[in-house]
Amino acid sequence: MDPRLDRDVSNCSIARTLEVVGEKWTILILREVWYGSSRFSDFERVLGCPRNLLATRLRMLVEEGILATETYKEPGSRSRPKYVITPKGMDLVPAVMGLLQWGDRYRADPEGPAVLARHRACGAHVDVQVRCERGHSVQAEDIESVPGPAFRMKPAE
Amino acid sequence: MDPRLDRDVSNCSIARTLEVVGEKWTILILREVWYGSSRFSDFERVLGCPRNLLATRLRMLVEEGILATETYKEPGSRSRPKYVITPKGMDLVPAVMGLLQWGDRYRADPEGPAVLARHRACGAHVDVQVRCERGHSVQAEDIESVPGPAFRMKPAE
DNA sequence: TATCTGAGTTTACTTTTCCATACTCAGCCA
DNA sequence: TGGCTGAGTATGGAAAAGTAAACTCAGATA
Repeated sequence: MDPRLDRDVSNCSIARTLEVVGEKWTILILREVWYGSSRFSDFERVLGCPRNLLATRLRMLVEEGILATETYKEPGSRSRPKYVITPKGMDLVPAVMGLLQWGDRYRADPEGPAVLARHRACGAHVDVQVRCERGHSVQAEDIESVPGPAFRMKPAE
Repeated sequence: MDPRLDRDVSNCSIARTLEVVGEKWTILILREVWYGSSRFSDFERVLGCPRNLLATRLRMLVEEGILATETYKEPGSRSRPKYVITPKGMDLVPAVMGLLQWGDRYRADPEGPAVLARHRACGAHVDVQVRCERGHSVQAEDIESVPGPAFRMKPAE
């Protein structure tokens, strides 16, 4: 990964993920889904996000298969849509927990974080860790990035 | 975490992290730092990012303590600044690896990812995992989010 | 002394995104 | 029939991002 190399960066998995969840509000919408929100009005109230953006982001998340719509019916009201997370959306949890963890460490209030993540089965605190296939815990500086099967050079100009 | 509760969301660690790294280009700049870039011209060439935004983002990352400037000197040239990652920046690795992993799974080219992460010591593939303090591997659906010490309700209007 | 280079800054313009607010629409209910 | 409610859509102005090019600045080189 020599920086002087003209790597083609168009198939980077980080950039491609950010195309889906890199817009303002998108990750915060997912946060609210994990915390239990499912209705348009829930998201609007707790996030304070403009309604048109909220509608656009929700539609995009559904198109991408990260959320799915179901219907709910309050007694005395007609059926309305709600948003639930899919397995594909669940797979974003490690990334978002990584953001949460960094914020807890460097930007939390003096008294601590606003939300704690616990293992439902044992109640212990949960965090994200980098590990290798052999089970070793890996420090960030011990990660080596090497070209993969889809590695490409920039086409000549 | 009842969605009907009017949680005060202003001290969320996810939102606070996104204030720092949630802008376009910022995470991609960090990606390039991990891959070995350190100079203004490296970032500009590989990212294709506008120079004025690149300067703004680099300045912000240095102010936040995620990058630091050092000087380098090529023989026959004067000393110039370069950007290196700090321990605070290294702590963003789990979050960014989470994004990488999701992109590898759902948005990679058919032949696979463009970059592979290996454990320098043993060469095995590296990934991010959610685990609890007791060492259990935790599935996303087994995470329970509970109010922490800085949990607050929205001030009454 | 003049020129070149890398690392920016500045400026000017276009495009996109964001935000706030108003409006619509469908069904329930009085 | 008319009002109410949740879930949107429409719109117009403000802010941010993108593009392109010129300008600066310090030291190295010719």
